[in-house]
Amino acid sequence: MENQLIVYNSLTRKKEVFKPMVEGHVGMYVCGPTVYSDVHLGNCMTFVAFDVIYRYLKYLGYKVRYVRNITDVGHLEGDSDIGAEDKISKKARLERLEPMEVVQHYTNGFHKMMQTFNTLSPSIEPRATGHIIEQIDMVQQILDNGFAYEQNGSVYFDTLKFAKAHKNYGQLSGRVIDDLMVETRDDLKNQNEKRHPSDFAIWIKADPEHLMRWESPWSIGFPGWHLECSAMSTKYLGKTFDIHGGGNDLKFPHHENEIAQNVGCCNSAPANYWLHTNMLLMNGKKMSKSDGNSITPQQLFSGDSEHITKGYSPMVNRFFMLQSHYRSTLDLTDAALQAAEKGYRRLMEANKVLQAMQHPGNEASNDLDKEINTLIQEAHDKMNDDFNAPNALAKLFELVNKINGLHDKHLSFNDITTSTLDALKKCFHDFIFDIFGLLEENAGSNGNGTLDGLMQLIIDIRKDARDNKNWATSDKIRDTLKELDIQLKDGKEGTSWVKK
RNA sequence: GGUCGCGUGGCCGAGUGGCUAGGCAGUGGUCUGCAAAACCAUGUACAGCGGUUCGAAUCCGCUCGCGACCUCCA
Repeated sequence: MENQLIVYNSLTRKKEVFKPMVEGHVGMYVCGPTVYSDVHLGNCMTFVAFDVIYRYLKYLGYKVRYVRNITDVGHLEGDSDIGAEDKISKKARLERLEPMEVVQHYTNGFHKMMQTFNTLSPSIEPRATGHIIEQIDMVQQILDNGFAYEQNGSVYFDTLKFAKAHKNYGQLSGRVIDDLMVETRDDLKNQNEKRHPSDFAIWIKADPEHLMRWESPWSIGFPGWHLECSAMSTKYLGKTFDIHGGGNDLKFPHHENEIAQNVGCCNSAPANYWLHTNMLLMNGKKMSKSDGNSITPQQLFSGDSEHITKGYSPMVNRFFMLQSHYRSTLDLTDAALQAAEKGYRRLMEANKVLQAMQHPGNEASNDLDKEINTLIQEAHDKMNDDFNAPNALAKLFELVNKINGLHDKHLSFNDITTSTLDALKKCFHDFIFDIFGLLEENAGSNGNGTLDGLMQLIIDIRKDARDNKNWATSDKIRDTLKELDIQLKDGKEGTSWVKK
């Protein structure tokens, strides 16, 4: 396989060779959360997927500017983009808080969860409310270019006019313009300020009781959803940049309208490559904030949910997500999580064994040596093929077999070279920690000297008991520790332990 | 109704024309005081029907089932 990076571009629906605009640099914008409620697991999956993409781009040596926004104004309740309440504003009113208190609370929670999942921070995390001026400028520019009109203090994007001037409105989401012009859903009628049903608000005049409001040339109001991403991506990445990402439920209308705004404002398409993650399912249905079919990460960690039998740690979840491709749906089930938990431990254990290995000398490059090097190469090839983490992971597991074989001595170090062993160590380290972003979370020895000392004492006592064939005592130690979620592992070179 | 996508062995999940994906579970074995852990071995899988082809899970058509989007969502 080739060494170049291939990505699937939602815009063309094809895999394409990735070529950044500026050699060695990548600009990537990913739509972040609207902070009006706790982040749910589906959101986390998307951000983990882009975290792996970000990490892999960096691993390849690109200098990446990763921008992920916080939407803290403009996102409206309900199906309409007029006559409805801003999500943040509503939450603030209901809980008698300042809107910014709501925003701060859920932003903090989001950050904490991203940290728990060990995602890297974006390079810039701009907020919609911090970019009102940029958004007003953009509205003005779109008006000046004739692709928007004002109506009673609100400003609407003129999709019909835009579609006539730019043939590709609807390209990303596969919409046909004529269909968009005909309103099909009964509950969306009577939006009489708009000229066409497909038009959307880019500036919204605030009702008197609306809490979030800013001065503008048209009214005291607030910016429409979609606009913040156009304005902030332009500000930090330029009129055109390399990668734009998000969940595929954002394709329409959000991303389609984002493109329209950027083109309508600056006459250039925002991103060369559009990457969309697929949805996390639970019980075969989309995990969704709005219809309640969702589980929070906290519930998943604690096991406090009717959908699961026990808790699963953040890294088990991350591993679970890595096992499916970012463009595929993933169905969350208890059995699948249990399988992921065991798989994760197997991988991490093998890595520990590997990193402790010393080549005894007597090196040679035999079939095993070639096999290992081929697998290492294949793992990279898989990542180069549209970030195929599950396939790369499969290659790693094939290498786990080799590692265990060497450890178990039915494969011989005499068949591999020291440089191959080193390459294998580097491969595992790079993939597990740098690319997949996994952490060692249940290490037996984790720098806790007291615990290590105590465990060593217990293991010694049990060894004495066993040497004296005092099975009652040795089994009591083993079984009691097991109840405390500490597993003893009797191996050829003595006993080790691991906390589950 | 429109647009798009999916259907892979007990479960999860890659694969897009010929070559064992992988994980988990199961089964047999090695190890063990017995276990656990670990290791080894082990699977007539590709929704159905038709077509193209020397060859189809993979391409085409139809049927059935499921899902997403169609101005709330990652």
